[in-house]
Amino acid sequence: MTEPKKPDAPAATGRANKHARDGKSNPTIYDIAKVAGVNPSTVSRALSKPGRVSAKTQKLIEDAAAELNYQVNPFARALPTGRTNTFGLIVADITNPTFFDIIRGAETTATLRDYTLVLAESAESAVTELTAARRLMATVDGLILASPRTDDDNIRALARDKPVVVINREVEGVPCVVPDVNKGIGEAVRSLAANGHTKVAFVAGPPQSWMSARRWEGVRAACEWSRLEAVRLDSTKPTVDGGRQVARDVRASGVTAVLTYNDLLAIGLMQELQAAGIVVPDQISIVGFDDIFGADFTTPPLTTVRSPLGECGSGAATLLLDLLHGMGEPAGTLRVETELVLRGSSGRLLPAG
Amino acid sequence: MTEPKKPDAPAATGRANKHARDGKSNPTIYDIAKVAGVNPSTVSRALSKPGRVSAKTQKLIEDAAAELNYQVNPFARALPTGRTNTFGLIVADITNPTFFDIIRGAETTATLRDYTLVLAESAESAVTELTAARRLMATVDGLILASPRTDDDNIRALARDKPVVVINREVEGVPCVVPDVNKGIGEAVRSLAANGHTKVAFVAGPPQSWMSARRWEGVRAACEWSRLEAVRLDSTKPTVDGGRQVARDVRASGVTAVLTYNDLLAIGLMQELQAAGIVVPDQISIVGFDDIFGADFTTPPLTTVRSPLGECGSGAATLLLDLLHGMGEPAGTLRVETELVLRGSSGRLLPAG
DNA sequence: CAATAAATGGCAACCGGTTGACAAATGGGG
DNA sequence: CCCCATTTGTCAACCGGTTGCCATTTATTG
Repeated sequence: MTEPKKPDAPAATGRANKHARDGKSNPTIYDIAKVAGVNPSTVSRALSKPGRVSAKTQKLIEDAAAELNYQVNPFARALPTGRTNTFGLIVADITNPTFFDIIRGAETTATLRDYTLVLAESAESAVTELTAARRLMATVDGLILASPRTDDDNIRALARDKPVVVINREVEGVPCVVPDVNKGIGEAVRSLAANGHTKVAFVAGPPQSWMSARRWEGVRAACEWSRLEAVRLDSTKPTVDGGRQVARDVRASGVTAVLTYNDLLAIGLMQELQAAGIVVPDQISIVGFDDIFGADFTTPPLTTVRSPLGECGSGAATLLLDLLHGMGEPAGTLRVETELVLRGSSGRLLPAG
Repeated sequence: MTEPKKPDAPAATGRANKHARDGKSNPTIYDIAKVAGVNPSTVSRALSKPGRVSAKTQKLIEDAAAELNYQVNPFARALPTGRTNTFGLIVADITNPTFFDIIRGAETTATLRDYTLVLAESAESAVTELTAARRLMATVDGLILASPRTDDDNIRALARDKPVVVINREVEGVPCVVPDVNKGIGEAVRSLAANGHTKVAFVAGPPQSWMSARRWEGVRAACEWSRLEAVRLDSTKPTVDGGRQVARDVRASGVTAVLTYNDLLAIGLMQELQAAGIVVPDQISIVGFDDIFGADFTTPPLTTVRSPLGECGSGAATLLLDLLHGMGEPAGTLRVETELVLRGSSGRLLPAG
């Protein structure tokens, strides 16, 4: 006796009332189909597969869609296809201006190519980063990791799942965007040498930072080439505060010029030295890295080795999007140039007054 | 010989092979159901409706889920429910540091409450903003607009669709988070008056900016109260560059103190004045707004009326999330305090040398 | 003009979780 | 021991596009 009640009256509506619009929710392809007098699947094709339907039908459908003010439901699309037109960007610290331009570069490229950017922060922690990455993975088509703290293996594991692009670090087998530090560092060190400096310090960044290691290598090599003595100092954290803290060590080291892992350290260091009555650049030259927002706010404005951060962001996004659109498997490293931005914080050493 | 053709032997599998796992894609509730020996809908209930199933079944299902390393498919969930555990944040300009802290505040709160933040930029354009807002609306549960350029009606229209919270502007009928400028402005103007200034200028921001209008009102009122003369100058854009450009007008106006719509204008203005040989604050005092990152990098460091931007971001997110979780319809305005941060760029006027 | 190839539109089965309606099991009271 | 009120689990119909397959229509060509 299963007689299931017969929910729909047989004669009343030709089509089942399955996709009846009550005027409340958004229009669907079924509504368009009804208006245009075609099958829903034809609507779907017209809207997503250019050239699959005749120009006539196409127009019919587009008009109906425009009339109803139709917008695709991204979830309904994502469910069967897995495509979301979305990608994630994970940065170590949202308030670190280094990432501002990266974010903007990525966002601009995303919007330009009709993608949406999802942003997450790892708070400089490897585990938070991995958690965030895993969480995002479920909802995006691909992922950009900016200065990741996670180890190479985990990054490769993520990359096996969906396309991943890394900024500011090289990971074997994963496409990367990396500023080539050597040119900028070479210019910086030669400039210091030309101004009579003979001993320079490099203030390093976080120990896990791949980029910090590269910069120190670059500085050491360039100094060797220019016959300068180079010493390496450690910082507690790559921030303005960290820069202030390292000032003691800098003074103790007896150098006349300092390169720091990033601009924040340079700014903090300069503030602390000036507070101690040391004149920059007359008594000590300071050179930062990245040319972040605000690097020219200081007095004297900061000399720095510029990384084209916006370019890194948009380059990474482009790489990722190309990857998503089937452009094979480049997996190479995109290298962008660095250059010295000579401002007031570096220069000739004045004879001690 | 296990007969590799015959995809489904009639007797072998009780259920149809509809939700058979091929080991490639992610596990679904159907897999869990099979492992736990219950119906898929029971799994769904166990995982989303606490208390709906018996503790015994609950445990069974949770174990199976853990074993299979199950993660819900957000799209499959979003499709029938409309819930996405995601909200959008639209800012006028990603590289404007004013928004950094707002973004961070919102992001932190989002993550804390298990939401994902989607970021979009309007490039200071009302139409881009509306486009971005409409686009995001489809994929998020709610929206935060930071310093929107769109007009009130459009914002209310958005708010009819899904919960919307506005930062840095008041829109009737829409919940807002607004720094109350009067306290900070009062402190600033009194400080200027106490230092002997008699005529001050306010450099305004974008004409559509609600906040710029409030600040000018506040400045005018405070000046009146302190019996100072106040003049209003216009800027071309609310950036460092805009600040440089307005320097001419500032000098021509004959004031001895300037408040600017934001810190970027103040910084640009100060740079330009200093480049012209004017000493800050001896010859002119400068006061910014917001206390953005880098406001203390300048020499002299910038005096500014601080808005608790991080608090705005997290406050807006909290408001939105509460709204989403059914806490009625507060729709009120959350006011946060501003305060004067006295640094070196303002002070006593020195007699002209 | 018939035969064949290509373009086009329709049908229906998905994607994976949610939820209303209902049946079965469980428990409590008389 | 039976009846009724609750809990717990099951069924099946969604949500809204996508896409393989097939039937038709239209264009091409001998």
